[in-house]
Amino acid sequence: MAKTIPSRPKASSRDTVSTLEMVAAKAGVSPSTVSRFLNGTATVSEAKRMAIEAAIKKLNFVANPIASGLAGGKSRCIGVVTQAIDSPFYGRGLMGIEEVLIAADYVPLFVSSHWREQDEMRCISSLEGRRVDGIIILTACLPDKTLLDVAKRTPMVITGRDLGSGQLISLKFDHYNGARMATEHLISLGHRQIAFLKGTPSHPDATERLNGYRAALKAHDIPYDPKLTARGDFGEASGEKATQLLFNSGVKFSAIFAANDQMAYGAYSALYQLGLRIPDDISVVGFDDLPASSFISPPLTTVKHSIYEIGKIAAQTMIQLIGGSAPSPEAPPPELIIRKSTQSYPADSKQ
Amino acid sequence: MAKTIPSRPKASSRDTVSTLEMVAAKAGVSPSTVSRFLNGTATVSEAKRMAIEAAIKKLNFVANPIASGLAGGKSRCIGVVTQAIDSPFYGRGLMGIEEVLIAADYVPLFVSSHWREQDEMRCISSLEGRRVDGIIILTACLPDKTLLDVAKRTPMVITGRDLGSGQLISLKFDHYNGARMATEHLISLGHRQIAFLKGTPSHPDATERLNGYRAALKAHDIPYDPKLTARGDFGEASGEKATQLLFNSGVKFSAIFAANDQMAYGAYSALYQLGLRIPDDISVVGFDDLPASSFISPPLTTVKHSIYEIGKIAAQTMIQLIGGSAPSPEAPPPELIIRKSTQSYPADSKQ
DNA sequence: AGCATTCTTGAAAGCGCTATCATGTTATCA
DNA sequence: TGATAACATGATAGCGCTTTCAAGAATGCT
Repeated sequence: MAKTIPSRPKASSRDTVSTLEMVAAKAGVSPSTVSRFLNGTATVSEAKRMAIEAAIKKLNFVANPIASGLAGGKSRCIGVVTQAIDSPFYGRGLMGIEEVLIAADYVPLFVSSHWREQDEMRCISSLEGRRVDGIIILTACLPDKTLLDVAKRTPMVITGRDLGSGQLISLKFDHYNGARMATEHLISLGHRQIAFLKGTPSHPDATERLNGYRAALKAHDIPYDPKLTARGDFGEASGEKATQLLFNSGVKFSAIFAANDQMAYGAYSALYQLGLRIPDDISVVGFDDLPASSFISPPLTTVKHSIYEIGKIAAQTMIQLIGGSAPSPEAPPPELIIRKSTQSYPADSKQ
Repeated sequence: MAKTIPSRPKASSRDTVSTLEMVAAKAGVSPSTVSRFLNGTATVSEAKRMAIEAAIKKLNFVANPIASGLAGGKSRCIGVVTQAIDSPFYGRGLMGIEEVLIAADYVPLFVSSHWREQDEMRCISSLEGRRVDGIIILTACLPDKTLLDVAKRTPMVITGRDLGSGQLISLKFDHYNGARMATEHLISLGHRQIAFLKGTPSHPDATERLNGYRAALKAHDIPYDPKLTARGDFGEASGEKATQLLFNSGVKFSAIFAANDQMAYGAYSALYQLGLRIPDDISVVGFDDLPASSFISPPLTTVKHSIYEIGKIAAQTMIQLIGGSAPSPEAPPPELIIRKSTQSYPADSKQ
């Protein structure tokens, strides 16, 4: 088949796709009329409408959104930047966004920026270059000022930040209180030595979860001990390594609070290798409530903050924003899901 | 020249975004020259090149791919249809695709079609409407004929199918042999009663995995017993339910082979509730090797077929295809990863 | 009936870019 | 040195659509 590229078959290879002009010709009306009919911009006489409909059907015509976008200045397309396209957690958020957007006849454009400021900026530029009607960022890592700057030109909805003005709407989820609830759950079970597996330090969610942990400790007069914390990067492997490190360091603890479920899985693995049982020897709490978390053994106690819901809300907010209103959405509050990975301490004590 | 140019205030809200024309004006050259410089279509004198570069930097110019696409007939944009944007498995594939595409200065457009033929067709139409340069489908569910039809117009790379002609390249991964290897592993450990957790029946991957399971059985003269199989839908919950069903039905078995890791997690959960230990009482094998699989307890024995690699290969293939060559890529073979969830049977027998 | 309104409709000008064609300029060869 | 080939560049014509602008047709009013 293809071996050499012919000089310029260019767009003519596209001959299967029909254009608005062809429809107009076949229907015996002007392109303007077809356009108006398509967009409902003006009323079209019954006769012409039928002729146009017939022509569209016969030619199997589908309007080219690219061209509409160029001409009309809007593309019915929303840029969505996520940090990792393969994250099971954010994946659910994308799902929610997609659902709402599609239903409203918008198309999401997903790009991922890998927690890197530079990549995030590149993604935004590329999205703006494509003239998206708006940008949704699932947990931005760019500084506030930059974000506000971009929002001057393009409507934006961002999550995980407390910041808003004009075309920039933020949807903050409450990592702080989620982490606090998780820690308090452990404390109420009698645990005093609670290890914390931290997430990527540069990542705002990570900081807030750490703050929530510290706040709970403080509220119960338990001193915060940095030796009880270990750094991870939100991946499974880092949770495993952090847990091992903690053990090797010799500090004592009866429970582990991991800054996300994936790291909790890593802790499970490390504990398993160490011959320790969950929750008999060590209690474990995660954060996020990934789908797998209720199926591992023992089922993981964790903090659920429905990223799926948040995705839906973000998308709805964007649509309203484009529509001209200035909504102030609220993220659903985090919720503690108690399963089987936590137990009172000492084991025989009453809860 | 026109006598009166009707001032169109309209799109002027976009005044922050600069255009090629503005760059040309500032650099004191014609738009054509700027375009040529941008695309490397022709050599540009050193002096003009510098002037253009300076203007681009000063104006913070980013070319509008939409317009280029319209004008030039190609958009440097590849449509990627996946089945579920939130699948941790396919997510890794998207990651691989994205990586290669970005590096080659293409932009992926992700859409998801939820294992529904109708949605898949809608996605493809929408992608074609946007004039993507090519379409990659991660495991299509549309019939061959339809796919071939689309490929007449737009270059396509699809996975999980054995089909190819002209602009349609398929990248088949070997579910059959993967499933066969997994089953044979169990057989070699002494298991004879091996339950199989099936995936969504309409899903081609599911059928092939079932076939591999049956082939291994047959090769070892073990009769295939439908009572030992239970249907799932590739989700965790379905694996749990299927396992419970199997137990309640009263059939005996010493091992479970789940058609994917997510269902294996479900089996873990059911087994846990039943008070059965893995692998002491029941061996479990999964399929896919999700990141979490090495971290659950016990770590799951599974079949790894690197979807990440496959994503990369698919993207590379697409780039070559657009470049005019007719590659015939090969997917990496599946690999059995033996971890701790399988054990010889009876427990005391030697392996 | 006469004039002002209100539709319906087509012509034409772009959106921002690429690609063809035509025009100077400079290098190359007999 | 004159003629030919080889560049560098600009002008121009669209890609497929939307959107004024203005002209006709149909309607309303006094």
